[in-house]
Amino acid sequence: MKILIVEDEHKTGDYLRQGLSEAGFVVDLARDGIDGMHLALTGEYDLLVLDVMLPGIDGWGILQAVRRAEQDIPILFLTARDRVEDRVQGLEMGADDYLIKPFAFSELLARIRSLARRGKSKPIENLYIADLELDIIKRRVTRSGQRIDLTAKEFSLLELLLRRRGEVLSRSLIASQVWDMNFDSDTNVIDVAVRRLRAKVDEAYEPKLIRTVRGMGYVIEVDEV
Amino acid sequence: MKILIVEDEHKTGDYLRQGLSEAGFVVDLARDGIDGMHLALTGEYDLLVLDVMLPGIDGWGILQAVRRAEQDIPILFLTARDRVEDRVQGLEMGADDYLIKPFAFSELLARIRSLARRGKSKPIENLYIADLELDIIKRRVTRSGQRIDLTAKEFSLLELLLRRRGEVLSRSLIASQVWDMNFDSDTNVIDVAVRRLRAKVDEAYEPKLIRTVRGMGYVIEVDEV
DNA sequence: ACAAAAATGTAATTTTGCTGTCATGTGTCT
DNA sequence: AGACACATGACAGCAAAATTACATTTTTGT
Repeated sequence: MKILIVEDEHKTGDYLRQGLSEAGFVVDLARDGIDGMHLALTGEYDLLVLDVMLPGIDGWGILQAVRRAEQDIPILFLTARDRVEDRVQGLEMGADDYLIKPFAFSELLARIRSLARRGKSKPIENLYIADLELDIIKRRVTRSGQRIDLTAKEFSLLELLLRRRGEVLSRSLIASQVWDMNFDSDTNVIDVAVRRLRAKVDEAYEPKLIRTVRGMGYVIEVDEV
Repeated sequence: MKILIVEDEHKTGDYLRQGLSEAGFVVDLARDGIDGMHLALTGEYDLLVLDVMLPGIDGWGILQAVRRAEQDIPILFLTARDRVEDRVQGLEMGADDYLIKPFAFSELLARIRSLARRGKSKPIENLYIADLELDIIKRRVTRSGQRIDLTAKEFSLLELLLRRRGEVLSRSLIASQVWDMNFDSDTNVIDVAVRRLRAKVDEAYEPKLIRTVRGMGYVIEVDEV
């Protein structure tokens, strides 16, 4: 399994290369768009991880070049948080997945494995439960039609809960997916984050969706006692 | 389900081997990193439990060797509280898991079961008897379709009984699996716990499923007298 | 580049409800 | 009957989670 990363930010690039190597992948790293595109077009890679913002040719450019060369290789985009249009456009042009910076490494790994396994074309659908809806691409949340503004952490916490709705998620799992924390540090960030999320998503509505399972963790579900 | 433990500390190693055997796993135990790595690479195991500190090759070394051999077997690390933080960048942590020593045996068991599930991606593992159903992943119990809320202890007690349905389980076995104690006889926690579980699971239903075997322990079974 | 504002993390305090202990009741065996 | 094993209910201690306030970091707007 050979992966090409195109990322100009040194810190992120090195971090990715090292992490993915340790995870058992063969990794090449290009620091700018032109190198990146040339390497990508050699056709040696099983997967591309592209930053959108690049010197030379940007992520889309590489994507177009690769697709024009009729290569069917899966592509994962790294994009900045605010630029919604980028994501929409990127996906329309044939990216297979995207991640918003900053991201938890474990999340990246999970997406990469999933792409590697299933190949491309993972349909990205919206998540919902009861009258709560979450538009992944636009990063928008509504409950009974009303728009709710969530911060980055709140959003990815909710996203995780929803992706695994009905499952009780332990704090350590949540910590590893939403924060990039390794070991059980004695912090209560998660409790506080859940509190904040509840205030926005549950407080003014019925039924309550986020449930605490004492000693276990949190679930999102419709409680059908 | 075959597990390899690599642990040089004799006490911990034996404790793990015995506990996991009692829990119904097939267990091998290696006392140093070199033996451990060789055994691990035979590919016979479904899960590894590795101490990080080992004579010969340490836990990380074994991890790398295994990953280089392209084996996708889940790994659970045991680590001491003080060292760690710097050494581990949390890479791979999304895929695998860790525990900090000293740990509760029941905690270990829970992690192992969760890892085993992920590794195999096998269909949903539900336990049931008569009209009583227990969904491990969702941590949800129903009897004749009705949802029953159980506390942590109640849940793991019921889980144990169900995994061994039809077997009479002694108090000391129950104590070692559900509580992390060496059974000192002048406590009746288990009796009380069974009582509470019965109140929720048996009291309002027929037939009664949890049976007391005087002088022996408890069983869960459909009584065919 | 700076200050203001928002997001996020930390810490202290209150609330909640699980869980172990104990006292007592009930059935069972010799 | 007496001894024993288990059942049951009450209760208090305590750990987990909720909540609040505050500190710190990050983002935003000028």
